[in-house]
Amino acid sequence: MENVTIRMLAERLQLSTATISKALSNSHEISEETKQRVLALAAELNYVPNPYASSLRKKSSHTIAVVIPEVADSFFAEAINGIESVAQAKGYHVLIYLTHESFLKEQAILKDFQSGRVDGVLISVTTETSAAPHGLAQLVKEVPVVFFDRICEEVTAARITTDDANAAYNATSHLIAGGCRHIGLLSASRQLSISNHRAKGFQQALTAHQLPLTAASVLYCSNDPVATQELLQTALQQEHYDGLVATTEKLATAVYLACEALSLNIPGDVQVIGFSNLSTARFLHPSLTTVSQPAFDMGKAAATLLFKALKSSSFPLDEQQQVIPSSMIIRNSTKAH
Amino acid sequence: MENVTIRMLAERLQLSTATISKALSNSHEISEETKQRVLALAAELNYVPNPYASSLRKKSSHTIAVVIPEVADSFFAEAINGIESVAQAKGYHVLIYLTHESFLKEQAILKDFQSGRVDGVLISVTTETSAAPHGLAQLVKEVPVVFFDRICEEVTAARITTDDANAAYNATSHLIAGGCRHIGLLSASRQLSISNHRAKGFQQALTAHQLPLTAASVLYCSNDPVATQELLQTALQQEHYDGLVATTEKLATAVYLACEALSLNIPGDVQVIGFSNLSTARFLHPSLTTVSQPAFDMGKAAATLLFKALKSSSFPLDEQQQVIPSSMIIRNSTKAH
DNA sequence: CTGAAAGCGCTAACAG
DNA sequence: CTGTTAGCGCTTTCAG
Repeated sequence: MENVTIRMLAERLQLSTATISKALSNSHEISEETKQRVLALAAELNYVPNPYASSLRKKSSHTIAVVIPEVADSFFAEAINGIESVAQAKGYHVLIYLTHESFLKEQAILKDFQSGRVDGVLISVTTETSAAPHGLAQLVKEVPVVFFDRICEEVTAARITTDDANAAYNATSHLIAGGCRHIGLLSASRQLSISNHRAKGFQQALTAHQLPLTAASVLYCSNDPVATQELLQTALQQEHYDGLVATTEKLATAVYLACEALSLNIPGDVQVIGFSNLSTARFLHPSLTTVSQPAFDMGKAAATLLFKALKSSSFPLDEQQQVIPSSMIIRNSTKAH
Repeated sequence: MENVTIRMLAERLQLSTATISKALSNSHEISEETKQRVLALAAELNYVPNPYASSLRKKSSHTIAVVIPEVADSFFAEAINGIESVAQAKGYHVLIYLTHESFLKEQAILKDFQSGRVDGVLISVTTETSAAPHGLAQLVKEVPVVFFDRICEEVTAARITTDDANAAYNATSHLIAGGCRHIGLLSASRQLSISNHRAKGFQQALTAHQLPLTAASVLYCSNDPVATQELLQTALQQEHYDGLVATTEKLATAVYLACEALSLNIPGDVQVIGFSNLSTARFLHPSLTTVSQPAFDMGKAAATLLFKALKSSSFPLDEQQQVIPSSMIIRNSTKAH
């Protein structure tokens, strides 16, 4: 059995393909009666429209792309959930692209989007993505783009973020309130704006409390877990931190591992607070105090913005900025209350 | 600046579109010189081919679909990683569809695939998917499908699974070796083959060790966390289980929550083993003994199989079955060694 | 209310 | 080695 096309329906019903097409899209120029006949036959023959023919003609694909560094991370997984919930409601399809923190991969992926493959893009950039990413600036001119979480400040585009600087300030202050005097910040990137905001909040908290900022205050960790582990363990031994702010989920668990290896007690020897959406945070040993980002809502907000732009081309997508607050959940890896 | 098409290149170079097309696909019938000229101009004008025109013509989209119940689950997240790694290597695009355990959504999604939107499908069915899913049987005839993890036994198609019955047998035996005599199995579905296999392995372990199988031995939990929590807590109070096998990741953490609420000690009061790929399992309190599935490898294997079928239509995809073993990682939520 | 015709951008015979 | 032609399946003027 061959694939049913609009033409087959037309022949069977002795109508033109134009009429069928209009009937299927419920056009007002078609009589109720013909619509019924068309719909009935379409159902009977199990007609499924060819999306590529339609996309080619209409120059729109009903498809959006989500570009993220990683799926096995509760923030991104939840964000996808948020995105997907609105995409599914609108009948859109979702292409997922993983960059694995590689700027080159990101570039290649973005370049492809100039083809019209997708109607819009939601992206959270890699830790390597530099300040002046030519590809991104270009892309934004050609297709609606919304950045979420990991934005690119140099590019003018819609942004959904959390209150990173604030959150880091509060996290750090929380450690200080718990008695920490030698705190380290674990950062995942030197260039990511989000990382820099967190570092800034961290620094401000230190100075606000008359604590010194040294060369050892900020630790830049790579994307490689083994290297990170080494870095962490040597730093932990040399510096004798009494508090640590982990700015990513992976780094938070890396700290647990390092402390286990060095027989350091949390929170006795080191207090730990992590930016994380781990559902298991409360069951960890000790339970992890977290800055938890509204991942689902951020995804949802980003997608909602994108669909607004897709609906009306006059919507000033570029100017949209939303900051969705994160919340600190105090548990047993820190001492203050 | 309009989108660059093959025809523009043709006009600029005084060649036919056919020649351009062939040159771009590096056809042997085109001279090196023309190829160079074409490639040069294409690069200069930043030509990006329109995928939908190509798909329409070639009747293949270089796109595959992944249909899963959920992303915020480490098994599925890792599986996506595995799938994506091979898709990216082959230059394929990956559409993700979430069913949220709804059979109706699954049906709607699968129906769309009859349109030729994707060249192949990787699927892990919902807990609701019944034994005789008309849509699936139909789909398998029209487009290459590989089931992974949650397969549908009634449908003849390629399958990637783990050794579920065995794993459950071993998990249960492990609890028995640790002194458990009243063990409960937490199941997520009555119809899922994977659930039934796990239940079977569980039962066999019980009878092999002369332990009775009662009505309370298997607990069917819904997809709703609140309801599950209630069910669990009342069962835990009424039955006084001394051991629990959680057959999904969500159920494993649900047990931790329930025990916390009831002030039950793990493993003192109840020993717990969970089917889970949680990277934080070792940091939980107590650390969780797991049956850990080769999620990444299963995704990779499934994708690899699919691409073999896409490459050669004579490849007998239907007959492919792979069972990738899981491993039990003994930690402190159980007593045996 | 329905139909004829053109064409989206690309590819694949088939000629030359 | 290059070009001509036809057409993938659908949508959209524009006529009637």
